[in-house]
Amino acid sequence: MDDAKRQRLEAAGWRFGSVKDFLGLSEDEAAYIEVKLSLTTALRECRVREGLTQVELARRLGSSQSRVAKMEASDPTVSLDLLIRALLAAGASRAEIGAAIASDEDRPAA
Amino acid sequence: MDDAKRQRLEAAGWRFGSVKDFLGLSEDEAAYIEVKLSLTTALRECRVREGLTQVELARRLGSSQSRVAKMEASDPTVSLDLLIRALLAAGASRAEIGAAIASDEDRPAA
DNA sequence: TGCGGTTATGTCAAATCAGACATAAGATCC
DNA sequence: GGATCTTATGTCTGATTTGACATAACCGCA
Repeated sequence: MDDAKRQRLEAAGWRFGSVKDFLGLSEDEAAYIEVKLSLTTALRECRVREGLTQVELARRLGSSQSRVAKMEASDPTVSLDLLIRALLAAGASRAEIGAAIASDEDRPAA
Repeated sequence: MDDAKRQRLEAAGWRFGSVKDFLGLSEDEAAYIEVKLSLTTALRECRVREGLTQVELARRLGSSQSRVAKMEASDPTVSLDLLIRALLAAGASRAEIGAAIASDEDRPAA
């Protein structure tokens, strides 16, 4: 992972372990965060496409507007569970969610 | 969702809301559980393919053998977060995880 | 049979995450 | 300017999730 990507992720509010750890296990750590970011993007796209407000989606989901906002802001306190439940509530198919996770489209230019 | 699928999911230890709820939001609820089951299957496959024991995977993941066992048993106390982190630790690619989520292969005959 | 290695199940304190609320900030209208 | 709609941010308390531990069960194999 290059510095640009690291900076981008840290800017999004993520904290990494020590620099040593950063070179160790963190291929996985980075991939995990990228998955989250991908789903974050997909969620906003899906919600807007469906013409839903955050409040409406929150109601469907049994959650609150603030939590939806945090989801779309990649807030670290939002779990993958919540993201995926939100996507389903927003009308995303399993295929769409799978594609978002698999996609590398949010990768910055190498 | 037919009774067979419901039964299958409930047998795996999942609890549903009331019957009324069951007919309401639960397309999503069911999809969510199916995603979990798909990842569960993918995890076991991936771990075995990589020749890892549950203990080894747990160490890589910074978790415990019992938790890995629960993941593979579709225990309701295991979150999607943990499943996906486990898959990454087991060497699964984002593409593989995405494919597992999108896949309908665990769907029973209609 | 007993013995390693592996996996399954039950429980619990500590950590994390959730929904809710307040409130601020933007946008768009009049 | 204000009014309204939407989204963003901060924080609190309760609920869920987690790693850890104990222990049981399973599976070859000698």
